[in-house]
Amino acid sequence: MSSPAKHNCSVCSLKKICLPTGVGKDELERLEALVQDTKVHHTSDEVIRQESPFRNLYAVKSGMYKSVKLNDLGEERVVGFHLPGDIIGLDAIYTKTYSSSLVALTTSVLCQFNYDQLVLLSAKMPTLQAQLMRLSSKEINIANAFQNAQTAEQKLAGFIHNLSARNAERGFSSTQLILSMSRQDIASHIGMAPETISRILKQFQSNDILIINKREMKILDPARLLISTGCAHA
Amino acid sequence: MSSPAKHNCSVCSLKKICLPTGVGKDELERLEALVQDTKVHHTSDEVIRQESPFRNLYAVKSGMYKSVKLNDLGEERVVGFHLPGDIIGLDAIYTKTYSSSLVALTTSVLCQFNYDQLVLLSAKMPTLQAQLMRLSSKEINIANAFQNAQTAEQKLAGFIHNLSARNAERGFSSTQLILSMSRQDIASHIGMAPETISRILKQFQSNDILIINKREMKILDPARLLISTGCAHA
DNA sequence: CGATGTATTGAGCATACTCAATCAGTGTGG
DNA sequence: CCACACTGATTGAGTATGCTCAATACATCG
Repeated sequence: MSSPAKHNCSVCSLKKICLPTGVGKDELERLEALVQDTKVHHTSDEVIRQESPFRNLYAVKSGMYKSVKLNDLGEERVVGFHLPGDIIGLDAIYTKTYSSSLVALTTSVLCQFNYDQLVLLSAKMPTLQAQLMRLSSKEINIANAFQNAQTAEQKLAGFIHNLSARNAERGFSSTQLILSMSRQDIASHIGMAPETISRILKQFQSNDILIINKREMKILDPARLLISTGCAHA
Repeated sequence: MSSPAKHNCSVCSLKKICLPTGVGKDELERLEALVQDTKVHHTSDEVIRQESPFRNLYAVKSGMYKSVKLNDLGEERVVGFHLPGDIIGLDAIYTKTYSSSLVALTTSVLCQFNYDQLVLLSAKMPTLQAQLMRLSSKEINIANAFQNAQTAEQKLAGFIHNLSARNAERGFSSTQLILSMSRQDIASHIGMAPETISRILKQFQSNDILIINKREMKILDPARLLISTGCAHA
């Protein structure tokens, strides 16, 4: 399921978007010391169990994870996908228990931070405190992002555009995407049937907006993709 | 548009859910001193303009506000409704500009906190820092709340249930609700046509789940309302 | 090579939208 | 004081979008 690994924030390529952002070089060591361990997970590994008590924040070091929420009727819903540099668990600070389970979508690595220790440290490090608030604020924006979409086309275009933008933010390609998640997962996340996902992807392909082969996607026309989201005009 | 008013957190009935939560009595004075002013607004007053630079967080003291987002196509969308004790602007910490406009839905009062000063103060007050993180975390949960709803009935039931729960949290009635917003606003917020709102409210009434007269709603059967949200079973 | 999980395609149908008319409540001016 | 317009809410009829159910294709794996 997982094995320990050595860790060092200062050499991590994600420090520009992760917790260390804005933290001074000397202070970084104190933050590093707080990373209790770094674990490797494999596809379908459950890392966090829904309803378990909140203790740690996690940062994605590599790979991809999904958050899955189960309601009282036993229906599953994918709440979000997590890319390298993403902080997981910020929503549980308020509820004191994790509101969803965390599952690895591919071979992935996670860094673990004890929240109480992080708070103690941030009281002494204004830059860390500021970054914690920024990341929390960012999470609110992410959660609100899908509010705009009305039609299935807009929802799916919005999802792809968003994934592309997050990839770009991390220095990855914004046009060449690997969908580590299944169509089923995408469908669950944006609230539509997997069959509709297929049909609209086909439509995007025949309009030369993108090419998709299994789980590899190439965006040909980012501008028209943006128009399809219903957020911008031609 | 607005007139200054005297302010005092210590005697405010909302301190149990607002910024002062967890802050000691002696420290409260320092937080109070930070409230630059308290303004009275009237129906349709625009308090924050979308895209304007972020400087302040706001707390609702009384009444109700809505956040409205305009996209590049000129389409308006209600992003949220704000009840007394709610903190407004947490999403703008990351973006540095307000992502939506704030409009009063009825005669309402707002407290204003300069964010930079709040951060400086929270560096010296761990309890205030903790509450800022808790409130930010809470906001993530609120933003994720509507993810579950599939059908129009579930969306509307979820909206009413949520409003009822937030009312209860503030010590107001959970069964007697005043809808300060229009049907149009509700429709925009939960993403459906105002006509459908009418029809489903009618359906809830004929099923004796609630009674609605203009903008006054009485919830008769909270249990069946919860079932209608699709989050619980009979 | 069959078996399994994932993705796609097809056909029929239901939900919720659009468009249009009506109704109720509020405010304005003659 | 009442006629008129104006806004918001409701009701009705027709339609389209996206879901459901079912079959098929495709890939991976033991």
